Amino acid sequence: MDALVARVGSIRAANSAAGGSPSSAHSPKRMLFLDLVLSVFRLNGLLVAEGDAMTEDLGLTSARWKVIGVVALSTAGLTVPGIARVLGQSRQAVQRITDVMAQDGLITYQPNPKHKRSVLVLLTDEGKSAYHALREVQDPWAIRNTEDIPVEELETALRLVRRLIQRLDK
Amino acid sequence: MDALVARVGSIRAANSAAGGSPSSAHSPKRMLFLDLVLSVFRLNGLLVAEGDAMTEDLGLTSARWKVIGVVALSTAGLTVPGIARVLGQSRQAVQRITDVMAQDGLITYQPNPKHKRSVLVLLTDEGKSAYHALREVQDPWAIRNTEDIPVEELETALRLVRRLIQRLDK
DNA sequence: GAGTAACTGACAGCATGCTGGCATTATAGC
DNA sequence: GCTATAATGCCAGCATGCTGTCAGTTACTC
Repeated sequence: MDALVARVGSIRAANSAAGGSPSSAHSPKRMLFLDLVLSVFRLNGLLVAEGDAMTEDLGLTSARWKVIGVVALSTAGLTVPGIARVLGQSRQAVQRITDVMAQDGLITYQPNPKHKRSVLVLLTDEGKSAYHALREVQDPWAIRNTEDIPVEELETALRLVRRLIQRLDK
Repeated sequence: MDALVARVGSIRAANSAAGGSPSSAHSPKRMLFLDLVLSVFRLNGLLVAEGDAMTEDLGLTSARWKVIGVVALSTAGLTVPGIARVLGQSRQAVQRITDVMAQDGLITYQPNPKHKRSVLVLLTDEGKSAYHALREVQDPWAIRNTEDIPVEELETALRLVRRLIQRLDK
């Protein structure tokens, strides 16, 4: 059964073989959910690794294309704490990334008419071309990974993930 | 529309409002997938934070209860690289966690009959009670978060996540 | 049995994320 | 307008993850 754990990471398979805890008879729903949580951990790691590998030639990293993606979708620029809120990260973490990206010429800081100290982050021309290059590798990748998956399944999964996010994010 | 990005992080909503890239008409499927990817990033962060907060009183962290969970499900013990393979992490990262956990008395290293240098990781009594305490907060949490979600949706989402994992993990 | 490949331990360096603390600026309530 | 609260910039420290490297061990192939 250890082989099963190693291969799939399935709680259900592993736990039933090991006997589990006798005090708690896990309902299928609970096990499904915990399995889903562990799978999300795993998928997250794989997606970051995949994204890093995919954008390596562009000189980007996962932390960077997340920022670029957010800023590119913004019309009037975003503040650093604003980016952090979108990404669900601390403003300090984002600040460090943006500082390096500014040094590298991917983004610039612009005065914020709404706030004296909190500047706006905008893409430079180099940043924009990086974003377009990002899209050019990202789009085929998205196509590859969904060609044999029904739209309905994607919608169901996304809806569920969104629901969990909303529940946890307060 | 920036508000929308901040609130939901939806590519579709943000991109349609911003005009997006005129060169690529994103199919709904692609956008669904990219949305799902970003949502997985977000959910992952929230789950780790939630897990950390949930197990704070137990003296655990996300890195630790991941290891405890894996070891607890193993019958004969696992090697450090074995744990790493289950979790999809580097053996070095796991090694560092297990070393500290061993110092803290949660796990012990035992000689491995199959390998002269690669020892087996086992839970101490303290580690086992930590695992049971973990289960006692984890189970109600799992129940809370699934009570109004149909089993079918969980199954669909899990199946999809698993499929993506399999595809990316090679 | 010998040689090669894969696995493992150990160390170093680095990237990314978090929290805490403190000063400054905006915002909201009175 | 004044004050309390929230938001922000900045710094430090720390946790967790990764890669690279090298040597020792195991497993596989012939």
